[in-house]
Amino acid sequence: MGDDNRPGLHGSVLDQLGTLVVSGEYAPGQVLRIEQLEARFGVSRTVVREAIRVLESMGMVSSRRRVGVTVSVRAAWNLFDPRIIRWRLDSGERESLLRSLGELRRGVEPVAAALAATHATPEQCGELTGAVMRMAVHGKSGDLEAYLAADIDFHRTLLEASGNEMLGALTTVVAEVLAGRTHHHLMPVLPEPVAIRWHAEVAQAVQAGDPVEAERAMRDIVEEATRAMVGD
Amino acid sequence: MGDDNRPGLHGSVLDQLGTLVVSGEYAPGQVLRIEQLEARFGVSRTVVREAIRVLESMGMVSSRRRVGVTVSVRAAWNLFDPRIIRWRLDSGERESLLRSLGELRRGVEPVAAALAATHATPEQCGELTGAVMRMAVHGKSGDLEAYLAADIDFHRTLLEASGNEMLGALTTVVAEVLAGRTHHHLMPVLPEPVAIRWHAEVAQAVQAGDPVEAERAMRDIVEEATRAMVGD
DNA sequence: AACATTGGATAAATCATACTTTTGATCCCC
DNA sequence: GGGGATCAAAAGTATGATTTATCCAATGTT
Repeated sequence: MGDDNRPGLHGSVLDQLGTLVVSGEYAPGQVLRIEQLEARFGVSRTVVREAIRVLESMGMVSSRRRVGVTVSVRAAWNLFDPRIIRWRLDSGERESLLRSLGELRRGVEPVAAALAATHATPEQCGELTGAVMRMAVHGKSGDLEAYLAADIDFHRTLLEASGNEMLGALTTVVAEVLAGRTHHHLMPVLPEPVAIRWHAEVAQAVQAGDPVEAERAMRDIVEEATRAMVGD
Repeated sequence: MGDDNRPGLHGSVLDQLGTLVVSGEYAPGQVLRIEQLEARFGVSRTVVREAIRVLESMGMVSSRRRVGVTVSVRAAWNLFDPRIIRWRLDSGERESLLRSLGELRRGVEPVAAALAATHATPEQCGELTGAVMRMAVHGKSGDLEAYLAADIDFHRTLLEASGNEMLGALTTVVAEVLAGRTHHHLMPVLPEPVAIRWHAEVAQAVQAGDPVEAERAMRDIVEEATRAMVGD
């Protein structure tokens, strides 16, 4: 699966440090000294410094002379950084984060659907209907993984078809939500047939160039998803 | 203004490099060699490498042995990184980015308003109504800067009151949109009285704990804003 | 001729170390 | 007790040495 662990010591140290901070083992306000981190991870100063720099650019720590590296409060973090999202998903707050991301999705995807209705290329329309068909097939056969892949394809294509780069950049977030939902059994064993129908309606409305209908159908999808999670 | 240029060579080099990449002077696919960057900026390897690491963590470049530092295609960038947003706002694509961010806002803020209606604390309700009052005062007097400050306060408070960290993290984005709009004269000289009324309706609905009404009123606000920009 | 193997060159990655600068803390004098 | 000089700690910067991955081409094999 999406393991973008770059080879390289610094990436490994970054990953470990991020996990430690997210988990709270390194709590906000705590100061780390570079020398201590060198020892802890058994790497050179260069490597530690580069990892710290990246962490600093994500707002998770701040480095000051004569003081050391201070872990920042959560309010300062760039919560949209994909690494932070992954670290949080891998930690104890997985469930609450999925809820937050689901609410974000609820706002963003209907708008993306409306925009896609006026911006989608014929190729993208084809991808959308193709994804819906695959969802229908695998939904009936009960192959949840294949269903998930088709679902992700659908939403990725739609976000890209919105013609809005910022919405397109949320593809990874949406994919994480969908994957997290199935992998943590927050979904029925057999997908709701009505969900598939709504996806088909979105695809059709996009193809027909009807923003209002596309937005409505997409809103049905995400609100059903919200209900399903709340009801868990 | 919000100049978080950390003192330090590496931050300065990072800023220059980011600007060069965003502007297209360093185009996707182009390879940079570290030695060459040392010379260009007159700094040591250490500094260049740390800047490159941060840029890499933002997805703007990728560094590979034996080949060098390659500028990545835009699709790989973390478009939600505050630095990238600032660099793009400072570049020629300012206007198109503001449009994209406005569309994002259109999706996110109504959801935030609905959530705020069930999560806002009394203090946050007070801040909201206070911000609306300041908007009314400065809107009538024509003090656009003070009006902007109150407007930003309103939306920041609302996003925080949603109780959703991800939505709260979008405060900077919304603030940039609002500021960019006034500073680039995409707004009428005197704010629409109806806009102020809608803000008041949101504040009232939030205080009353009415998510549906809060969402509707907020939708009025952001859709009016979209219309105003499109009509420019 | 097409393909696999090997070897060398190259540039980043890592390590080690020395030097600089900032800044919190202490001490001293008034 | 307050204010300024001084000290020292820790990050910041610079640089040379060494390691490692990998592209490229030359060579050899089928």
